[in-house]
Amino acid sequence: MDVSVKGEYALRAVFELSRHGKPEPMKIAKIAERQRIPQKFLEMILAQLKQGGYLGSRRGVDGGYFLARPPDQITVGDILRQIDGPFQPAKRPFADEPTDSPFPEMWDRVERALSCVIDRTTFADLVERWRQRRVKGVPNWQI
Amino acid sequence: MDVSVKGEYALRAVFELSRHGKPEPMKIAKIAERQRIPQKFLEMILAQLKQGGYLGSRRGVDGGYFLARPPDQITVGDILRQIDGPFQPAKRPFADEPTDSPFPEMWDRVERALSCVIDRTTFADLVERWRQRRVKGVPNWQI
DNA sequence: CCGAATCCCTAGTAAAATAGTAGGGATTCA
DNA sequence: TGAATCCCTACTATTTTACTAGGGATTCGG
Repeated sequence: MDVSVKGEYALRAVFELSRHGKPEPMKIAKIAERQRIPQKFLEMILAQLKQGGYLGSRRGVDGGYFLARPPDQITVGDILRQIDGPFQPAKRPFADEPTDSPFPEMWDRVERALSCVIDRTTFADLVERWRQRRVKGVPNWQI
Repeated sequence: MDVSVKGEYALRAVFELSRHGKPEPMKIAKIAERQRIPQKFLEMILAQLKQGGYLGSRRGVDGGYFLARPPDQITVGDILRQIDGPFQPAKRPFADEPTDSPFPEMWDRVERALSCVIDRTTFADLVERWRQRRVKGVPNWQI
């Protein structure tokens, strides 16, 4: 019940592009540096996100990657599913499971609960919340 | 974002014991057969559940496993955590992540959403729902 | 006390997934 | 033309997963 490192990297890369906001593309090297992601690994991830239609790219001197749609139209769920595959909590129906098992219904509930968060959280939301926090500063309540 | 086969087996084993309901223990072999779980693998799983305090056991001729508490006091989350470990969706805080990342807060939401299902679903619930379905039968709406 | 049935314990292992790395090819543009 | 960038294929070390093997420790009826 966890997200792969690759999935995390993907989220952080898309967040970086969303925060960047401008139309001109951002270089892999820059994304890698700002989010501390191994560059060559990131290349593969971005290629996968492009293939999913979430990013576009341009080669050459002023090349780089950019969002293929506005950040309020890309959700966390989109990216996670593109990178880690569809997450059914358990393969459903399980191979030799009796047909009257009580579990498939529960897995449905789990999936819906999860979906309520990840399919409703867009990168525009994330950037906005992040900006809010920056403004307020993070209060330090220790001593 | 998925449950291991081992986790599924554990859930099915505890469900089998809950359905059984009686105080006398149930043999590994019987659980394995009724839920179609490889017996030697199941042995390890049950040992782990016992070690977590969810099951008890007795050896010898009329030995077997039994629930260590009533089924309305064991949740799906209990079993899953015992077998697959705690599921933080992502390790939090991520090693080299900037401290003002927007993700930890989102992972919290995910975890709470998940918890609402798995930590509120007891094996008594599962058995009850399963009984309901048995009684009503599964209506077949094809043609 | 014997021995059959059961749980208990340690080890090993094949296959897959994970988290990368290496090396160069194809485009773009000044 | 050449420098900068993305693009593509292949390789690999480590870890996790899903088991299997083989025997030891208890229990209990007789």
